[in-house]
Amino acid sequence: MARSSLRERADLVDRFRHYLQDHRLPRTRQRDRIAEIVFASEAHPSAADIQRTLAEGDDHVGTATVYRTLELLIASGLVRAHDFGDGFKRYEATPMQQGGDHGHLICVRCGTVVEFTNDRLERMLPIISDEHAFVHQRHHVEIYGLCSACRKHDLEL
Amino acid sequence: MARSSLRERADLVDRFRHYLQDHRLPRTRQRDRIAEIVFASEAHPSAADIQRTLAEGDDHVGTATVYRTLELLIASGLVRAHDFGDGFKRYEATPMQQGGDHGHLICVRCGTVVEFTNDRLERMLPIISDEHAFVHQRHHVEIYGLCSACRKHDLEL
DNA sequence: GTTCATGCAAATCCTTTGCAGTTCA
DNA sequence: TGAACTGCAAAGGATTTGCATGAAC
Repeated sequence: MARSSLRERADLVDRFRHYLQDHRLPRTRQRDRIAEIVFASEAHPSAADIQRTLAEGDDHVGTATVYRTLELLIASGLVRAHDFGDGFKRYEATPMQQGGDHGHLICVRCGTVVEFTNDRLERMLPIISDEHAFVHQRHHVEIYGLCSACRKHDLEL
Repeated sequence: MARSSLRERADLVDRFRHYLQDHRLPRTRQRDRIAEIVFASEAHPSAADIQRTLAEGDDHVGTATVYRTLELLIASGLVRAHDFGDGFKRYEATPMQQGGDHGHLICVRCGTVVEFTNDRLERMLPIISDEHAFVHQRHHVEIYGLCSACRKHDLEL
């Protein structure tokens, strides 16, 4: 989805640096790397995935640091966490642009996660919040079902 | 929400008993009690909540049994699990009636969870699934924001 | 030089599993 | 009676915390 260009990613990493600066927090190699990985990923990496990706680049970062940095990224509003029921959290860049927000289609058989956007849906949820006297901040929409590959597989049985 | 009548609850417990019977699984005191609690609860109890409720009724049930029974309830389709980001799961009776499915409004400040129903939304999600070649099975819609009480509190600061 | 971050290991929290004893059909 | 359950305690997996050391500003 929201195929992020190199430029967009660099912009996000930059925003994170500004966030750190604004909060008088040091910029470190680890923070930069973790932000880069999350912003560059098309998948929805878990903390362990991020650590593994770092390790593959010969960059060892402690588990605690990964979690602490993800906390910062979330606090900055640049990243959000999801739970697709795997028993651990997955992270992704917060969709920013107009109509950039998206939901997730999760295959209950193979676990594939596909993103989708739907403007009508996105416009609807703040209105629903309003109707219930809630101040809308953000939302998660997850649809569980079978992806086309797994459906085919099913039909063959 | 979906204010369940005594009758409806009894019916659900009954369906669970039938599920057990159909699968040649024994009906036990623990299974009955846990089902009753989940079906009777208006809140979205966690495993620990359920165990606590049992304990308050002078009925001790082991943690493993609570989890194992919840697994059965989910397998039966009568109960579903949610993760509102508290670090543990919450359970609720699966909405069954027409238009009975609902989303959740979660207050990010006080944690209150309010349910809402919206037919248009419910009709929309299977269509979206279709458009992406997914076979829709179920969905979760969660809106995070501020409830009216917490918003008031905020305005006073 | 402070202040804050890092990494490790220990701790914590939720959930699952193994096993001896017990209940259900 | 046999199959399945229950409870306890131990194990597991993800995430958090404490603390000594090290990097950032």
